[in-house]
Amino acid sequence: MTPAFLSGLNEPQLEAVTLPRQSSLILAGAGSGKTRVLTTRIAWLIQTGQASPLGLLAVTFTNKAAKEMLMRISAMLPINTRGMWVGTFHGLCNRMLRTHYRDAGLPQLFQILDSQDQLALIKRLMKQLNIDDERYPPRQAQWFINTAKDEGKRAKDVDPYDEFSRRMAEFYAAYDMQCQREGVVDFAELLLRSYELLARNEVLRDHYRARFRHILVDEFQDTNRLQYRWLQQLGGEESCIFAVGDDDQSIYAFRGASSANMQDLQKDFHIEKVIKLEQNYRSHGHILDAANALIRHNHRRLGKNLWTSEGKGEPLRVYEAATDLEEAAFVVEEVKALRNDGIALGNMAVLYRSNAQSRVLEHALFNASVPYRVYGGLRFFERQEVKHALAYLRLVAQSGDDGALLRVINFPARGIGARSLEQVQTVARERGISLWGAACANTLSGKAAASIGAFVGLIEKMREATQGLPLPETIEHVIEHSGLRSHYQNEKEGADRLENLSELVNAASAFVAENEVLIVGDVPEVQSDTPVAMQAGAEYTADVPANTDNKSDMLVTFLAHAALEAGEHQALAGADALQLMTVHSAKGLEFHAVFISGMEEGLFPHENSLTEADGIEEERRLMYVALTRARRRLYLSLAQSRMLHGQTRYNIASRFFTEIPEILLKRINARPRYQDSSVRSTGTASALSTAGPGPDMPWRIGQSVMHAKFGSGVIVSAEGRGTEARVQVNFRDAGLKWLMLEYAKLAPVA
DNA sequence: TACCTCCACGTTTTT
DNA sequence: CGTGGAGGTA
Repeated sequence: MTPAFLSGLNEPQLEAVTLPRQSSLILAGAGSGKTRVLTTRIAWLIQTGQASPLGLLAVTFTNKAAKEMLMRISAMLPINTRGMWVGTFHGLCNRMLRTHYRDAGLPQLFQILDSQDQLALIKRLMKQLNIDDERYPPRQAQWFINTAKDEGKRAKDVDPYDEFSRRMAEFYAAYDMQCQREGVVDFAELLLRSYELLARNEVLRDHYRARFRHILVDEFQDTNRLQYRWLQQLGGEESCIFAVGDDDQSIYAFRGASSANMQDLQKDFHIEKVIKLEQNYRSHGHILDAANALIRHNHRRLGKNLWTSEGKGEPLRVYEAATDLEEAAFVVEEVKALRNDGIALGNMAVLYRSNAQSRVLEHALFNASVPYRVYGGLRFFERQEVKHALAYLRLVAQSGDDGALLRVINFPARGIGARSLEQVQTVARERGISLWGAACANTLSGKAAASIGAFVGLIEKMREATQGLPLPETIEHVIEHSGLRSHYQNEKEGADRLENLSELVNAASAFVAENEVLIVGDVPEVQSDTPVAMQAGAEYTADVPANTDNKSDMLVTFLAHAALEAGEHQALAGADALQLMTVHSAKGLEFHAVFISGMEEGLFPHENSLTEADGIEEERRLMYVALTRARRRLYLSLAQSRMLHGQTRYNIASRFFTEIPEILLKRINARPRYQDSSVRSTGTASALSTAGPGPDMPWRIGQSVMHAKFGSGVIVSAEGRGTEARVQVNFRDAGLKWLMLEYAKLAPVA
């Protein structure tokens, strides 16, 4: 009897899903049903009794992907997915560390720092240690520490190859100590700590290895070294790993992802079977042909060619605008036309390489009254007012985290200035305790004693008053009694902030509703720091440490949730809106129509990528991701001139155009560029018109030209007249050059 | 303490 | 061009 959920799978998909007990790598092209294969595999393993729901581990990168997976599993099988180890790397590590906090050397109520919090801590610590933040910028220190952790390195393992890295490594050590003092853990630390826990504790490692006979990994090409090693710890001789990924869609090398892990995986896990999913269910043929042709320019690929059983569809539409404004106007017009043809705005997306490009587009869309939604930017739990409320909650939860205290000790203002704070900090430093501990100590003098004492009293009163209250009411109480509410009521721009604060209460209600069963229900004992208990075969299914009362459980879990899942980028605007986002954030999505804007050298591929090792290849993969987002219609647009960083830049067409067969492209504005009479730039144009070869072919700024020796370029400025006339050309390969028009045999390129 | 002005900076980003 | 941070002044 075949389970219903297997029907409709194609041959390689079915093979992957029903693969007998062994480790395997699934090379899943864009739009090939990757998520479906992964979730159906889980359903199949459970249905056929090869794995119990608690005996498998499925790991993703984003919360969205994890949720999607759980949803699909429950749609296929009548099981309760709660308690299953399905989640993000960070989420699962958090769960593991909460369960084994003592073995991991952490306080039971450790707090998670998001990147903002981490940076704040670094700045604070640098000041305290008198480190020159000019020579050692906090951002670089943050990068240094995170990169080291992502490679599995502690401060002592870092190779101090020069003075700078020596100082950085020193600071790294101090930073880790400070985190330990405060009982806080940054994102990379969740991974590293969890990895070290498994690496050092054989009993624990064996326990998890025996439990997780099946490990499934999504987006495997995005794993970094540490994540890979974490998986190695969890996968024993008896475990099978089922890794799904696409080396052609590896676009996060810049943050440590290494698709070399795909090669290593085959060796380390003795993989014999690599299954390729190449049938694409998303795009029409021309779009796939373009994507395949483009990505063939990359080397060292595992090799894959997408195909579809659907028709070729339309060619790719190419539009070359004179300016970024004109490009935006074009996008607006096409979007309106498509909408009139009945395509929902939400089914169209405008993609760009960098966020800075969105402004012009937003402007044009706003003026044309086309609803749009921009992805990226500030997320819910990162908002100032929300972070303030969370900081109060951390203090109420008895966290020793200095960041929380500093954030709110004088917000809303209650007369605690630098001087008072200084006293607290001195006490904390002298005794090696947290700021909260120091604030509670009765050793302060003068004005500080009173104001600090009042603050401590405030927090303690809130703690008492919320004892036994459900989480949403606790938050409500804290917002009210901390003075946050009245503060924002008096602020002229405070309405939105107040709304976000009530949204926080709502979020807590939803969170409680989702997690109540877990907390109240029959949760097995989780005090698992004793290996003996584990050898006895205890199962760990709980998400949270067993604690004295449910509310404080819930509060701590909620705080972790807030850090790990920063929430939607923007509150769902509900209404149908055009989607604007970077190519990176478009990964995994698909749209009926896609606009890829800014198809220019320097922008896409980005100029900074040219100096990086394999930078161009990563840009090309990014382009590949962009192309494969489109189902039916794809636009590629560029602008000859563009305002960037306050000045006009002239770019030539992206090299990626030359990597897509011309036959797949349809140039929409076929008219030669020099006849285009729209927006023209700069006063030097007059010099050009007299110097040019004739009125029907004037040299002008922004003109693409070809030079016998230097190749292709764009005119960026000009001076002089007649035989004196010179132009400055930005050549793709040769860079900026001044050329005498009389001698340089420049040929215009349409 | 709040506001304002000046200056530096400017890929991609999840957790 | 636009923003965000820092530092100075009322």
